[in-house]
Amino acid sequence: MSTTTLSRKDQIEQSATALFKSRGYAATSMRDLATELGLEAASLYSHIKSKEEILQRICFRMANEFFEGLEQAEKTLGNSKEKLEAAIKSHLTVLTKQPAASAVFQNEWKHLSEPFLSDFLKLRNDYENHFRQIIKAGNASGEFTISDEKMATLMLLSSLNFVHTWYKPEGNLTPEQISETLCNMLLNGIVSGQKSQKTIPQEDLKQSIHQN
Amino acid sequence: MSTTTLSRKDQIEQSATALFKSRGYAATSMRDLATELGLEAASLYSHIKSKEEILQRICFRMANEFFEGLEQAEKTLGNSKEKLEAAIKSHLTVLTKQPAASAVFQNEWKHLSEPFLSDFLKLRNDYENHFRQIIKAGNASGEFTISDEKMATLMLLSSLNFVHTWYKPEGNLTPEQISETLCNMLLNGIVSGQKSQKTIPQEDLKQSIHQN
DNA sequence: CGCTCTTGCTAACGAACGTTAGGTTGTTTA
DNA sequence: TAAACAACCTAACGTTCGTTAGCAAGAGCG
Repeated sequence: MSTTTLSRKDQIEQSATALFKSRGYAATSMRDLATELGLEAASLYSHIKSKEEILQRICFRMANEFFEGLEQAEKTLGNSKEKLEAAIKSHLTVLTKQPAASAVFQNEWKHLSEPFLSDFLKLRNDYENHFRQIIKAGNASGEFTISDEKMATLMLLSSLNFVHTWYKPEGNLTPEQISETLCNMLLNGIVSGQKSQKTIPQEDLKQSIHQN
Repeated sequence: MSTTTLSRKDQIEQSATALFKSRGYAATSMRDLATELGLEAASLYSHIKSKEEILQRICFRMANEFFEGLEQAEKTLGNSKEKLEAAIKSHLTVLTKQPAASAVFQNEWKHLSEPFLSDFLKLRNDYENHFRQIIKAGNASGEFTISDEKMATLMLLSSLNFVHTWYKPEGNLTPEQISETLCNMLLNGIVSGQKSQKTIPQEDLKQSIHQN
């Protein structure tokens, strides 16, 4: 249903997202994209202004989605740990709902031209700072004992952002299970982490982390 | 010293590594690379066979370095936790000693052509499996209580592999401090992690995780 | 001295790139 | 029914791409 009601422009964006993820922005030609959609390269320009416009739409749309989720999570009542958990889960929700677009968001933003590049980096930096503030607050209240707030933030986001390299929507692991397990590992550690309540079947993940 | 004794081919590889990291392989032209070295694009072909040969050399050299480090780490005497720690530290040593080449290794391998691509993926998969085996052994001996070995492995490597996005050799954080802190966070968790012995100054990391 | 090797040059190749111009078709709207 | 629009086409543009051919200057060595 959602597929049929998609405007041509959105269809282009969708195909482009898949191609940009698997081949990279620079290595994807407009002719590649056109072929994927069953038309000629020149025809794309009835719907879009330029190749980069597609990338801009993907990057800034995802930036907005991540941000909106985070703002919701920050409204969570409770202590810092619960806020951090909510933020992590929100991030993973966006990421698992749109894994391809997330991958493009993560890996291809560097091909944005100015002033879009600067705008994008500002957004990303803001997002990171929001996470850091949560950690900082938890440290201040004595809830956390994190020796290096900045590194903790970076490690946290790194772990989350790599999920798109191995997450497969058709796999057996639900986004909720991933959230649960990952959240537990990150907060409590791999080694000393408590077992999660639900038992998660072991054969859910593909053997490889490779991005194909 | 090491710069002056570098063969022309190695100089090309070095410049290419920096360019591939910052712009990506596909978006880096041979003319870009030549300009960086102060010569004409055609002149590069006195030293290399093709653009891809450079990428191959970077990717497989790094694969070897990661593997050699891991094999050393696996010889570590002691329990699984100590072995895992040694493996993590070895990985971070390679990564911090050659951050640019590591970034290329992580992000640009997809532009390898067959049969190099398959060879490369096999190596990466093997590497990942070695990590998983360590975790598995720790679980079996009762040392770890990791509910999802595969996800733990992926999360572990993801955290490590993203270090190149924020590590700056000229920063105040030494590779050893990074190893120490990261190892502690990963194994014991961000929240409940013990403070590391050494106090680490807070202003060492740049504000941003962006890859410039 | 003469030979070879290294290192670089200029010129140019065919292919692929993003994009534009201008035209055709079929559908919707006044 | 006529006008307007959406969607797509062919043809082609100027540019850049990776790469090759052929040549020249200098260094090291017999």
